Amino acid sequence: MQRLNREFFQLPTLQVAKELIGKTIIYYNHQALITETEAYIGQDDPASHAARGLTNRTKPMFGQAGHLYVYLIYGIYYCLNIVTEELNFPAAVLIRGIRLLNEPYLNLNGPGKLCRFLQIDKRYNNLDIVNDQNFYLINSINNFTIEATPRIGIKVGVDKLWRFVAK
DNA sequence: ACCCCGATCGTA
DNA sequence: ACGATCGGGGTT
Repeated sequence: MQRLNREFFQLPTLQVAKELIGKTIIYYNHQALITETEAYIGQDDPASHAARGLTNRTKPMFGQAGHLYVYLIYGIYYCLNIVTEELNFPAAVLIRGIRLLNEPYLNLNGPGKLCRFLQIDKRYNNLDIVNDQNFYLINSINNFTIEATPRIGIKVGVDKLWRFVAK
């Protein structure tokens, strides 16, 4: 098994978002296949939190690739992102769906649902998954067909096909 | 100090 | 298709 390194996450966000489909998350005793992602790219992406510039919340998006960006949404749910690209360029990949590879073999479709199940919250914001022992990604063999669609739940930037789903 | 709204979810 | 939900981000 080969752990995904800094260089992988520094690649262009669309490439990372696509290549993350079928990769495996190792999270404590969980193993999970990534089945759905979305890309948020730069300050010119109107759907990105970074569109309004560098703030306390969006700071991780401007930081080093391979760190997590975890934020609270709708007052209830958390969303898990992995920061991409070079330092000071705000971009990240939202993890929208995973399939658990060990019991209870759940299909967790939805960014809020998967964070709720894995108990991922603000404590994980800014975690460096290139070096962490309990949270990292590994290469896994897969031959998914990847479908590209508009992103979910946004009102702007709907013209971009920046959501990727394993068929 | 406060207003406002959202990268959602579950039910209809 | 739609409404519940409410913490906290951004601005005063």
